[in-house]
Amino acid sequence: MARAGLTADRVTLAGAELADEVGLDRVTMSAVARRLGVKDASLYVHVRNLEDLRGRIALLAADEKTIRIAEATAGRAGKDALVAYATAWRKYAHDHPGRYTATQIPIEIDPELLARALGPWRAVELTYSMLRAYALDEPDLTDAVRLIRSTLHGFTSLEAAGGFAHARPAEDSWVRCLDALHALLKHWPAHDPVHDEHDEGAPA
Amino acid sequence: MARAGLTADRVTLAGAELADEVGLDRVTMSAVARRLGVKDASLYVHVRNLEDLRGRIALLAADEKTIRIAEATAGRAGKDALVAYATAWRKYAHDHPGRYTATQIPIEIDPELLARALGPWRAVELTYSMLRAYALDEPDLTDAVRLIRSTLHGFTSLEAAGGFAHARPAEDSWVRCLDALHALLKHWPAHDPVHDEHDEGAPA
DNA sequence: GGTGTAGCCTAGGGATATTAGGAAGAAGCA
DNA sequence: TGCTTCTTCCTAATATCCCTAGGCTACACC
Repeated sequence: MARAGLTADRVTLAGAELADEVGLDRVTMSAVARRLGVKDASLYVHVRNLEDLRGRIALLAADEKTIRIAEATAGRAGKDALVAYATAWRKYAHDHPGRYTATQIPIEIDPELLARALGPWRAVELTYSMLRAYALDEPDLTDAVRLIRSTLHGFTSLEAAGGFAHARPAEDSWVRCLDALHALLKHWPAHDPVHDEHDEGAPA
Repeated sequence: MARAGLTADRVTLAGAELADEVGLDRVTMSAVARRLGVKDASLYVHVRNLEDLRGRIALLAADEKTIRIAEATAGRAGKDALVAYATAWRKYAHDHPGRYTATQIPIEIDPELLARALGPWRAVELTYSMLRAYALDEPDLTDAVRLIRSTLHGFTSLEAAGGFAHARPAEDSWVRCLDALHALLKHWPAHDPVHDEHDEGAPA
């Protein structure tokens, strides 16, 4: 009987494809095995269990998304870079809804696996370097990174969940939100004196 | 044999409690039945199936979150209202992680059920009325609502997923992000003709 | 008290996750 | 080529789920 030639990566890829097609929560060991023309039990050689598989899909998605963003922002700066960054992010979520969902869910990922994965770390680094054009100092820079990532993730997530049922096309709001974020980064406010009057720079 | 006195709401509540305790994906019909001291099959009188139960949990969470936000923002305006709104949002996500997760996942909710649920609609309305203090006109108002909701959802979602492993406490970033959002709403940029490095964002 | 409805049960089919152990291909070495 | 060993994949088996069908009984209403 011919071997299927499976590896952990091929199993993960099959699971990711399945996630995009039918939704992450319908990614089962059985379904992945069927897609690979293999019995369920055979998968456990390459993947610890279903949760491990989900974690691997999440890491794969993080890697792919990071690569797409890196390519899109290469050689760009300022608002150009911001728009390219954000558009690549949103496009990845559209192109791979199942994979993207995997990145949202709090998953216990094998620490050893996580250490070898570059995606999550490089994604944050990319955000930092993209924001360097805006001349923010710490800790504002970290806060801005978190704000940007939160907004992009929140927008794509709400959009995917059908949260923008309003008449106005999500695309139009997206463009204007990027305008707004760009303006915000250019004029990042000092510590708000309304709630706290004392000096602004107080890093840890 | 005494009856358990189940209703759809009681089943939903048990599922929601379970979701907060062990995670939404471990909310099974069996587990909910066990918690209620009842056999699995008995639940199907009150709930169509597992997906229906998840949808009901999501609607319950939306309702609860909306109520919390409404209470928190009552009688406040401007930045006070924004902070109260955002803090109530984030606190609900912290207090009820499982319920909150249910609101994120794209769920096919029974349309009839959805029509009777007030949470999702009132939540958006609350955002609109909170933003009225900032004097934005359509379509900027809708875009601002979407930006705010995206950022709040994204921040709490990333925070819950452990996305802020950096040294700086998430709480500190949260406060500064609200400062930033307030500043952004006060100086919402006009439509950006073309990105020019030296243009001053003309406030509306 | 009689009757009907609904809530809860038992029984069971089908699917899934996971483990244990066996057979067969592939790879190294004589 | 023949032997050894490792890995891959399989069969078999268990436990847990989801969900349906049909029966029994508590409770409301007459």
